Amino acid sequence: MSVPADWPVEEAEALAVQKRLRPLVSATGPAPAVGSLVAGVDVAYDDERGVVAAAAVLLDYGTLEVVDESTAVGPVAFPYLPGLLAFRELPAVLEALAALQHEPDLVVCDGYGLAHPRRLGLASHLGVHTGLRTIGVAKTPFTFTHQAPGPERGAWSPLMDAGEEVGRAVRTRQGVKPVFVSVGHRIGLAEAVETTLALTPSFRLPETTRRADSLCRRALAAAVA
DNA sequence: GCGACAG
DNA sequence: ATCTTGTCGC
Repeated sequence: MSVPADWPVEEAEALAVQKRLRPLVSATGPAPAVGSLVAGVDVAYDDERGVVAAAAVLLDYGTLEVVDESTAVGPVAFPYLPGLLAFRELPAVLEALAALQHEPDLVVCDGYGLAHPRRLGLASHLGVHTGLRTIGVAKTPFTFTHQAPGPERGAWSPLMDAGEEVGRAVRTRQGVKPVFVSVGHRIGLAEAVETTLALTPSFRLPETTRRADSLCRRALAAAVA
């Protein structure tokens, strides 16, 4: 695997790319149809060796059975800088997605979409770059504020940034911390929440994320072995 | 100016 | 992200 030739290598370039892509995000659109294909993507790092491994796992949106999976290993493309996560994760993710045998109807990202300082988080960036429908499901509130959602599964509260609802804190399981859902591309916020709950029958995180997380860790271990 | 900050 | 044992609970 390699990093795209024109990939930003420094912060100012990355900020310029975000500014250019941001107006292209669409925050409306339907949840996937039952029986369509949804993908989960995730990335694991060995920073000491500068190696990154990405995984894409395709599930049936209904049975949640795994239909296909792929991995990609390569050099780390960008340092971790809050607000610029996409530049670190996307090269490997794009390659893993391209290796799937079918194009997903929606991609679930580990992180944020419109909930981002400049409204172009990882999920939105991936969506605009590929044209795919995407959502972001993050595990922590980042810099945003929220009230605790109700205790029952499905309860939610707005995730706020500068007086604007940029996502929702969603309880996917009773007695467990909420996850933070935001629009990536070509989907509405309510539909993104609905999709997240449909992908979360048993655990805190969506099955897509859990499968991709497990697979990219194995791919990394195999790559550095 | 300093700290916090998706993964 | 990653470093990491035992332990509480379904």
